[in-house]
Amino acid sequence: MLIGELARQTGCEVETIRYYEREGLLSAPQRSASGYRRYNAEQLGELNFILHCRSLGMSLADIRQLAAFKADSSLACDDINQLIDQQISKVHQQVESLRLLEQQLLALRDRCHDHHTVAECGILQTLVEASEGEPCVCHTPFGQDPHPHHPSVEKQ
Amino acid sequence: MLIGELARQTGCEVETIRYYEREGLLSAPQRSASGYRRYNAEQLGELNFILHCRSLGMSLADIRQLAAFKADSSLACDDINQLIDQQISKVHQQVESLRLLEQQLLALRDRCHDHHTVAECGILQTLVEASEGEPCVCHTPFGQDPHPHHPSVEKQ
DNA sequence: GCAAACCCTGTAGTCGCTACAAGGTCAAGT
DNA sequence: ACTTGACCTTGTAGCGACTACAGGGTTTGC
Repeated sequence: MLIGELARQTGCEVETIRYYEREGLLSAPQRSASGYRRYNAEQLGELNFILHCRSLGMSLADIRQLAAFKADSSLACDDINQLIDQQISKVHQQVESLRLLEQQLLALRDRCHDHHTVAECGILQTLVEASEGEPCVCHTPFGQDPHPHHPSVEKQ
Repeated sequence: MLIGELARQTGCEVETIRYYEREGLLSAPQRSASGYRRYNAEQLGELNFILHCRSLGMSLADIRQLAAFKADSSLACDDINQLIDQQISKVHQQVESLRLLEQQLLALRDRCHDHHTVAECGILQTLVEASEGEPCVCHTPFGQDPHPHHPSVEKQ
């Protein structure tokens, strides 16, 4: 199976597959005489595992860890538990901060009732006033980059 | 006011302030004879506005737009409404997909009840089986990077 | 014999910062 | 006068997880 076929079967882009190989997540496949990558069922499984873990929001570093655990099955599985627990608490925090954010945005939306010009726009006024009132109310918008100018929220 | 003082007053890092200036979000301040940036109250306000919008999860591009609207207050505020609405629906989608994700992770956590070795670990087994079962169940984990190997979720 | 569809490597871009390196400036203390 | 240390400057490279080329080679079918 060539890389394009693997991409089709997994729904993963060709360039992403090569990227995973470069990053050491996907084992290097055999090569044809002309240097084309040739994949087998085992690597299809590997890639699906990676994609599934990604869809659960795990980082590539986490997945690398999990793969190492898979390889040495005599180890204690406490580390796996811990990894999943961390993931859960990370996601939970994200949900909470996003819900708060949603409320604030909805409140903001309420400030504007079909006015005509920006000068009368309640949203913009509210934004400006809020930024004047409090220098910094941080609540980590996306989880993605916890907006590091406030030390109470640390990067994970 | 020098850059360090502005940083202290806003809680924003010095390097981030310079970055905002480079990106054209913050207007270039006056300079002292030796080239030091000198800020006034107006720019303090500008920066607080930016930080407040960032804390609402807006992108720098969005904030640039908002600032342009602020500058020309004769424009219709429909664009501002639209921007906020987009932000709301983005955040809402993120909340939904993260809640789903949280459920899946909690279910996964339940698969492992204090076993001793990785070989018996229900989590790992479940992950492997799930990745074998369905080639791709995508639900855009963080909102952050909607995991582009599935076309049903598009990038905003 | 040629075009289209595939494959290869390598590099640079995305976003919103963060972290240096290598130097200049300034105020206080000795 | 000299030094120390805290500040400031520019410029560049790094993060994570890709994405998007450029510039080439190969394979397949007509």
